[in-house]
Amino acid sequence: MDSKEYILQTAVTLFSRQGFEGVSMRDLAKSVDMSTAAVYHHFSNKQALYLEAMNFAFAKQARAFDAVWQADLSAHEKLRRFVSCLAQVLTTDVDFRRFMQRELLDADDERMQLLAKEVFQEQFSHLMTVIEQLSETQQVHFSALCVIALVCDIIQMQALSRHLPGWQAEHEQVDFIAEQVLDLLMNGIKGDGNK
Amino acid sequence: MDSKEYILQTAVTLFSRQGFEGVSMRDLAKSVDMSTAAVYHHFSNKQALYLEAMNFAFAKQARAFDAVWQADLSAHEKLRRFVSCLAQVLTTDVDFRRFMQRELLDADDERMQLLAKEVFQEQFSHLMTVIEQLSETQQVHFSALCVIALVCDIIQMQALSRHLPGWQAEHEQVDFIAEQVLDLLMNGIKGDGNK
DNA sequence: CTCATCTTACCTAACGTTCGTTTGGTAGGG
DNA sequence: CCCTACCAAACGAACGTTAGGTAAGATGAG
Repeated sequence: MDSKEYILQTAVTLFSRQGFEGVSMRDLAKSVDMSTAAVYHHFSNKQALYLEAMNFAFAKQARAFDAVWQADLSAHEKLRRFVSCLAQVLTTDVDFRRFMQRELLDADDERMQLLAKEVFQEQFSHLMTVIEQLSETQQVHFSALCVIALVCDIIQMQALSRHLPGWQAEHEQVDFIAEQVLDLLMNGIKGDGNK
Repeated sequence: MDSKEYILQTAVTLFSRQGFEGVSMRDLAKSVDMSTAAVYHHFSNKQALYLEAMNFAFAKQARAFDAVWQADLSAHEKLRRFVSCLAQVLTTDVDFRRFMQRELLDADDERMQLLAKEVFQEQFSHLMTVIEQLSETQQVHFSALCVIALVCDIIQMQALSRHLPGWQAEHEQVDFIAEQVLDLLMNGIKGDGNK
């Protein structure tokens, strides 16, 4: 049963880099050093393989956030940890991030619902609770969305940001991103959290 | 010479929805009601067509920001207009947004450089100037990136946000997004700009 | 003005390749 | 003896691309 997991692992990498249409079953078979028929022995077709690969990629990250929402922490500290953890995950596991962003582009409503339930919902609910404690805004859902959007897109745009004026190498370090995002969230653009 | 533009227009729509590999030359030819050979009469190959379509999609948006950076406006008002304009463009021209986000995933370094120069650089420089006036932060580049990232990803995540707790229909209205984002940028998450 | 020529914008039909998938098999451990 | 895990070879369909042709308009010489 090792082969199946190995195929899934490899499929995650390939799909996240080249997308569903960009990866052929022959490509994948060659990558895992098997025949295409062997791949079909484990998965009924390409679509099913893709969905399993997606679940596989997402399941790995489910417990990354366990240390974030501990009850004895202040709301501010929880938020800090969440931002930091999210930045860490998205930077470290490039395949996960790309897979997710590809799904945001390609998924139909059914798959989007799956993505919401399996990947986001739990963390999102926690995040909303924390924001409720920190802020008097009525737009808790929207604010939580902003937190996630900010971290995700800053990391996605890194490859672009390199070619824009004023770029510095430190902008790509996880800790720097987490710190700056938290500062923005707490103080707005004025940013008085700097040394 | 009308046909060529019609093909490009159609290609933008198809590529932005299905990606490079997801659109065949036969699909495209059928969409514009021509033979595939006719498409090859106007474009030397699929790659060239894709690049031209990309430029076509991006060129359309170049002058959307003209009214934003007028010299007699306050820095705050410029920022407000920029956020509003960006939200407007990304919401209205779905093809443009999807094309851009697909490029962020798929482009190599050369195409990324093109994207930076052709689409972002001018607005980004203006935005950095405005942020310099509004804030004492040393991280002007990073703050500018945050502004863009925030707007882009909130709009991208709308399809997902619909399936997360606390969602309301008004969260998808352009004016609401622009207003909330600006409030977050000015005041942080606490958000005292609400009625 | 006319006729031949050239150019543009398209067509049908096919090329070789690659695609997702299936068939029919083998080798080995329980 | 059967079940699991694989294989080589092939299926038809779809792919990017090209060859070779047509019909209509522009051009230019007589």
